[in-house]
Amino acid sequence: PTAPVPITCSETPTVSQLVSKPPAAPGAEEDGINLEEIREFAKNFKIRRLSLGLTQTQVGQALTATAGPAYSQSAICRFEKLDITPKSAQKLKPVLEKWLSEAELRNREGQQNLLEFVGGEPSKKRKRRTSFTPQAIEALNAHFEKNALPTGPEITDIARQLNYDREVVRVWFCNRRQTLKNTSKLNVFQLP
Amino acid sequence: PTAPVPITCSETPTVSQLVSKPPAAPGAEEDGINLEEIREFAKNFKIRRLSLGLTQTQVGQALTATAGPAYSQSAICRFEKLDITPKSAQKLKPVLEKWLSEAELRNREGQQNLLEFVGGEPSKKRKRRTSFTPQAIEALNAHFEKNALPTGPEITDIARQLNYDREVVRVWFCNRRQTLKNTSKLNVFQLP
DNA sequence: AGCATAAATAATAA
DNA sequence: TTATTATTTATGCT
Repeated sequence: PTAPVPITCSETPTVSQLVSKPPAAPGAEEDGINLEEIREFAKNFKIRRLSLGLTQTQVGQALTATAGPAYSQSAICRFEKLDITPKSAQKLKPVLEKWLSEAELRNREGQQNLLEFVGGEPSKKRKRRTSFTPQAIEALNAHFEKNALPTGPEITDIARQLNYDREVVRVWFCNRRQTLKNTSKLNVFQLP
Repeated sequence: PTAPVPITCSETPTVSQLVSKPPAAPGAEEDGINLEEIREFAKNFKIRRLSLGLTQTQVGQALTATAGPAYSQSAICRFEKLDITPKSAQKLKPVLEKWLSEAELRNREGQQNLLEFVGGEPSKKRKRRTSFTPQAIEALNAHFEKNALPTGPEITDIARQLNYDREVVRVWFCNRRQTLKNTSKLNVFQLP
């Protein structure tokens, strides 16, 4: 057995560095690790993750919950970009593979199932990009549910209650109706 | 003439009806448009776009360059989320379909081919993460405390003072506001 | 080893 | 649509 042949003086090269090397041999191996295979998997992993509509953060948290060690968002990010050593990649690959397959299975059984598996809050509403406070939005939505088409005086009243400009509130109702109208028929599969 | 409806955004009053309407049937049609088909396509479009590694912005710009009218990032976003009217969706669908197929074809011929087709700069690298000096951060925070929402000229001025790129300073303020929002449960600065 | 946060991308108020 | 916010990704760092 000869020496492991360090490529650089002090740093272990990452997978992406090794793969992108000019020779780029399809069957390139490093320490008996099939780099091409890992590269392929990483690429696929990302697409499959996105197909499920999952973020790196979600994957990391879910893995931390199920598998033993902790996985940060950074760790998932680095794997996808192959910004890790072959050894680390080799270790992480089966873990991700297994988890993702399971996630896909759950997804086929229903989206609610996937969310449960991932462990996110079931109905965590996306926070609105807004100059409105969360409290204000809650109030606005409550008003909207009661009446999507408030009259002029009603709008004035709501605006005063919430301490917002009347025009701002009026536009909010316009946008709210617009969104509802456009999405109510078409969009059924949207995650909350 | 009753029911004044003083507040309109040039919208038909069918909104309130839509609110109470039950979910669309699988074969639902609106104005002769197959809604289910559009829904399916939109979902697929997103996955296919991501598989090609393209952003909404890239698609919009590329479409603007090839097809006639202009397509903004927002437009693509709205299509994917189906936050548009059935009529608009029906109009946009074939355009996207055609373009995406072409893009996929180019991609199979080689990634360089795709990038060329998309028309973006061949190798737009991510900007290197900026490190602010402690002095700069102190100064930025001082500015932020006085005014969390500097105007364009103000940003330019601050950037010049501190000798940083204007864009970098602009983004710093964005992120700073973000952090503050996340940190303080109470929304401190409510924007008018 | 991962946190903090800069940069990039997606969503949305106007 | 546009300009900006909300969210996600990527990376400098100790």
